[in-house]
Amino acid sequence: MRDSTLSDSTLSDSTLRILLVDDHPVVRAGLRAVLESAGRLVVVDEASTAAEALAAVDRLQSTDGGPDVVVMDIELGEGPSGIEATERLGRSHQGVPVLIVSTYGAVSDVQAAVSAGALGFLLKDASAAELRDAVSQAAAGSLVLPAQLARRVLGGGAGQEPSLSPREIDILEELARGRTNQQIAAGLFISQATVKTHLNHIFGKLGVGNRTEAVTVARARHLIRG
Amino acid sequence: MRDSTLSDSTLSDSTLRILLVDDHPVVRAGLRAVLESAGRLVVVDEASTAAEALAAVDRLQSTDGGPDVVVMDIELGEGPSGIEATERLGRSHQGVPVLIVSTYGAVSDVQAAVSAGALGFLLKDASAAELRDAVSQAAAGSLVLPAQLARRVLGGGAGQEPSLSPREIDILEELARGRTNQQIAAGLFISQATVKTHLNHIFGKLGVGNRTEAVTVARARHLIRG
DNA sequence: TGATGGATCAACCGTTCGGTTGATTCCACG
DNA sequence: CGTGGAATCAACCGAACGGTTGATCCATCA
Repeated sequence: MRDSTLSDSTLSDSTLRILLVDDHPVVRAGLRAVLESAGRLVVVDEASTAAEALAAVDRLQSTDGGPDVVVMDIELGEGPSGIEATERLGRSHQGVPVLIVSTYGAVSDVQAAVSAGALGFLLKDASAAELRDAVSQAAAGSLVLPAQLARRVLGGGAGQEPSLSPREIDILEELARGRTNQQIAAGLFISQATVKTHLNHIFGKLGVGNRTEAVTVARARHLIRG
Repeated sequence: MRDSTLSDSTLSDSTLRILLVDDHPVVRAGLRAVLESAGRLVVVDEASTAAEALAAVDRLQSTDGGPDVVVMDIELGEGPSGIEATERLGRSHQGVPVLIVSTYGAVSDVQAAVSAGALGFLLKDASAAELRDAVSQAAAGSLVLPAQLARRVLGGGAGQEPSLSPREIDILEELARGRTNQQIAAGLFISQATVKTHLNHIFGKLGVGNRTEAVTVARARHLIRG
C-alpha cells in the first residue's frame, strides 16, 4: 500500500506519509515543521488548492500507495473549501483519512467537516503534540475531536447536516456573486426553471427562506469560498 | 532563545533579530521556518498575545538591544489585536518596526495597521521571499506594501472607499441575516420606505445591484461581521 | 430490475425587490 | 445662518423572486 521498504502493514510505528493542503505557504511550513519534528511523520507533498490536493492524492496513489493522512485547512482561498475538497476526496478516493484544521471551532464547521467525511477537526492553536496525535489517530481510522469541541458539538445534539449536491454548490457560488436567476441560468447553460428548482432545494436543505440568507449560511458552513 | 555571538550592531548586512507574535503555534512555527530559511534572519523570541509581545520587547530591549523587527499577526485571539499591540508598542517603545501579517487584505485593515504605526502589511499567502524581504525593508525603516494591496489602498484607478453610515451598517447586518425589507423595518422600528432608501444608498456606495451581492461585498470589506 | 437521487424543464401566481421622485426633520460644521 | 449629510417617510411600477405541482432523463445501486 505504501513504501515497501518500511512496512507493508499498517503497523502503528511505521512512518506516516502526509499530504498538506493549505493555501498559505507560511502555514504549510508551520504544519510541516510541527508534524515532522517528532520523526514518525513525514510530509510527502503539499497542495494549496482543492484541485491540487485531488491531483496530488491521485499522483501519490498511483506511484507510492498514496498518503496515509491528508491534513487540510478548512479555508483554501478562492476555490473550493477544505470541506468541499474532503467531500470530493471521499467520492473519488475512498479511504483517505482527512484531518481538517481550522482557525475557528464553529460547531457548524465541525459538523460540516465530519459530514464531509473528515476523520478529525483541529484548531490551529492546537499544540504540536495534539496535532501529531490527531494525525496518528486519523491514520488508524479513528475520529479525533478535541474535548472542548466534542462537548460543544455533541452537546448541542441537533440534526444531521444535509449535504448539497455539486450543482447546488455551483448555484450557491453564483448566488454569492449577486447574480439573478436569469444570469445564473445563462451562466450555467440551464433554464431559469432549473435554477429555481435548485434554489428551492438549497433553501430547504439549509433551512433558510431566501437567497441572501442562503449565502450567509453557506459561507458560515464553508460550503462556498469566502 | 537568541544568539549573541553573531552581532550587536544594526549594520544592514548583519543578522536581523525578530520577535514573532501570533496566537497559533503552527503559524509561529511556519513563520520561523520561512524567516530563518535564508540565514540572515533569526527569531529571538515568540509571543502569543499582545501582553506577551510588550513584555518580550521590554525584556529584549533591556538585555539585548531589542528586536530589529516585530512580525505580528493582526489577529491575536481573545485579547487585544495586533493593531492595538502595534499602537501600544509605538507609544511605549518608539522605533520598533512592526510588520503586520494577515489572512485577508481588507483595505480597512491595511489602513488601520499603517495608522497604528506598522511598517508593513503582508498577507499570509505571501511567498517566503516576500516575507523575508519585507522584514529587511521594515528593519531599514521602509514601509512595505505588496503591489496588489497598495493599489487598492491608495485607490489606483477607482475612487475612495465609500464610507457607510452607522445606520447603513445596521441595515447591512440585517440583510446578511436574510431579513426581508418588512422584517428589517419592523426590527429597526422604521418604515419599509426608509429601508429601501438606505438600501439604494448602500447599493450605490458598494457598487452592487442587489442585496445578496451587497452582503458579499460588505463581508469581503469587513464592513460587517462574518 | 425497480428504486433512488440528481439534473433538467414548464406553467402559474402572489410577494418582494429595486428604481425613481419628492419630501421633511435634525444635527453638525463653517 | 445657511449648507449638507443622515435619517426618515410616501407612492408608484416593472422586474425578480419564492412556492408549488408535475414531468422527463439518466446514472447508480441494491
